[in-house]
Amino acid sequence: MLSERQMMILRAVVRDFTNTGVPVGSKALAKQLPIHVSSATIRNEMAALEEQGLIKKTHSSSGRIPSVEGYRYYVDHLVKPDPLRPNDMDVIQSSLGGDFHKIDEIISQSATILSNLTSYTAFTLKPELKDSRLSGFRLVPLGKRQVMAILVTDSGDVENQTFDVNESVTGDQLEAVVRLINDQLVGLTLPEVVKKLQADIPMKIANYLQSPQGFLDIFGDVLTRAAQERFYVGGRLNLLNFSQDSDVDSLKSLYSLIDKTDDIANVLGRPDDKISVQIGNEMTNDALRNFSLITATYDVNQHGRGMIAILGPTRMPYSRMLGIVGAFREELAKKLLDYYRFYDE
Amino acid sequence: MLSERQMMILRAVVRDFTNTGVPVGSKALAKQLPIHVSSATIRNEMAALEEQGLIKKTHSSSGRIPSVEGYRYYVDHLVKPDPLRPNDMDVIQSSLGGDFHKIDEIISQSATILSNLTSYTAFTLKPELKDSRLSGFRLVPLGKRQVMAILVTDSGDVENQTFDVNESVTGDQLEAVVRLINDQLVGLTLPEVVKKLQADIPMKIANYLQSPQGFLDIFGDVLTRAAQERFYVGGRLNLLNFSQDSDVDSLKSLYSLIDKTDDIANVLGRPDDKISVQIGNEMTNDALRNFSLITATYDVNQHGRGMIAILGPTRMPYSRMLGIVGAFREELAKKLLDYYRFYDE
DNA sequence: CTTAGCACTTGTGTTGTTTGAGTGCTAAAA
DNA sequence: TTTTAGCACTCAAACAACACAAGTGCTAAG
Repeated sequence: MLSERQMMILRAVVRDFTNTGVPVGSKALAKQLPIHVSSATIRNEMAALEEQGLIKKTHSSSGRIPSVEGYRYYVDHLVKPDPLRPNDMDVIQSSLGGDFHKIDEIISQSATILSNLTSYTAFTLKPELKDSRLSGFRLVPLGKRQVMAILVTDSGDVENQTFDVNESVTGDQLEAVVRLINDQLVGLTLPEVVKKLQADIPMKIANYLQSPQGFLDIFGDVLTRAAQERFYVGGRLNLLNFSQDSDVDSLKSLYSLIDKTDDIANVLGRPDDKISVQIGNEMTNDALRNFSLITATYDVNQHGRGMIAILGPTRMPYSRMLGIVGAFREELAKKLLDYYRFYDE
Repeated sequence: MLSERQMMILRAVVRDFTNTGVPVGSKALAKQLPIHVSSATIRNEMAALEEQGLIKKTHSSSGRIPSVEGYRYYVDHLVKPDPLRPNDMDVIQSSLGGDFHKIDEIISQSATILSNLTSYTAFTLKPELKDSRLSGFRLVPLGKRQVMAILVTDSGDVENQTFDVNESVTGDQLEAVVRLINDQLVGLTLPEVVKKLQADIPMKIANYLQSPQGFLDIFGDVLTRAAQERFYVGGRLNLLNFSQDSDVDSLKSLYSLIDKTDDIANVLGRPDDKISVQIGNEMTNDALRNFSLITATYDVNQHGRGMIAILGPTRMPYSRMLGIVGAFREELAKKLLDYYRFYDE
């Protein structure tokens, strides 16, 4: 249990350290704190905080920095999100103000805005209706030998891919295949489609095509892409700013992590209602040891909910960042509701 | 003019330095060279080479490293491409051996292979018929409010984009617009299409749509994407290995450069027949000061020609790299010819 | 419980020293 | 005329010695 004064000191340590990056000592605190006590008193309190594992020293006679547990306590009990700077609100309004023709444009643009505001790396995930279902499949012939496969889900996701076909395949055959897919698979959830695709569909297709494998590859490919959550990433390069002592290896694994949809989905976790903060090695992934992640959901009513997140150094100004993320989720939800209102009608 | 012996020394300096990264001194050379002379003689020759600006010292009593001019001389007169290691050839064969359904898959895969072989960053550009023309435009309705725009060129490039439309737009109207586009614009080169799109088309479209701007945006967008050369990049992260002293800023500008199609097109230059090497500040771009670029074209007969390139540190083993690039361009051309033969019938 | 005072620890920065690799130059040898 | 041995000189790198500043823990008095 912490005393009022200890909380005050812990808060000051975190704030100072996240601002300056320098371990903070007792004298500096004594000068800065609203209460009037000597540095020796602060030292005693700091020893108590260290006892509890909330702060630590970098070497035996250094000032203190917050431990992961210290950040955790700070985030859970002491921090208050900063109100947005007026300028930041302007940036959001104007960047989100334009005309968009796709949900994805708004979401991807959001990642950029968020990374600009924070100068960290940002992730956005579009609102998602759980268990989206296959609502249509097309094969559009484009020329003598090109065909585009298009897959649409009932949540409005579209995946497509062009591929080349041998001329021995006729338009009639393709049409039959499309009819087959639409008859048999439309209305199923994507995992169900995947299952059926491995089970009885290949045999049925074999009635129309001599070598169905090529087609199944394409369809399967488009399908898995559609089934996958798609994250947008903004400000990738900002990670370079925090690669202390230029540890190339950890940077590389960090970037590989970010570019693998599955991994990043894993790290971001399942959306729950609040804004949540993961600090340093609270995340199991080793590449993220010196980073913190702030995730938040946004809610667009019947259109589902999405996520936004920022990834920055553990030593980040949490109050400001929480303010930004909090405000942005609201603005994004508003914008999306506007968008749906316009196009749904 | 260089004597035989001076050439031998220059070659050895470049080879040694590209292998070890350490300035090479007279003693080491004396031991290593096939001819039998003392280190003092080497010193005299090196002084002559330095006089001509081909090698230089890092400080007044250091060994020598090649200057840009030295690399240039080496590349132009002294280097002989290494034959491919057997293992490397295996890698190429097996990575390129699979079944592909799109040209783009082969080209993009090639960038990955090339970066793996070299452990540098690789670029590939697909074979290009000059002045490709618009060969078709489609609008495919996908659901209640989604439409996909597809643009096809006669060189087989396909660009597409999904967008949302207000329900006030009817299918008939869309069809009329598509017919208009196809009547008026098919057969023109893409720059011509762009020009017409700014001139008389908007007025004509206004006959069918009340607010043509949204549509024009989409079409223009798809069009510029199609008109643009598209580079594939492999091994982006390898650039991190050569960012000496972790100069974050130059790294950032390097990565921004790589991700801008126009800029990288600019750097790679126009294809000509041979394999060409650009060294350090021979490239005007400042971010590339410590890099060298090897570019090569590959030729697939009537299907045009494309480019491959690798970007690595100025201090790269040129002979090996030239060997790899040379061999790979041939293998890629072969693979593409196979591909065309199969699908062209 | 608070504080002044003090001894102690440690990172940082400066300065000087040594070592080794390498150079240019000179004068003798080939 | 070219090559070579020898020598004085230069410089980066590694290391040691040192002072300094910032900070700590502890003790004893207020």
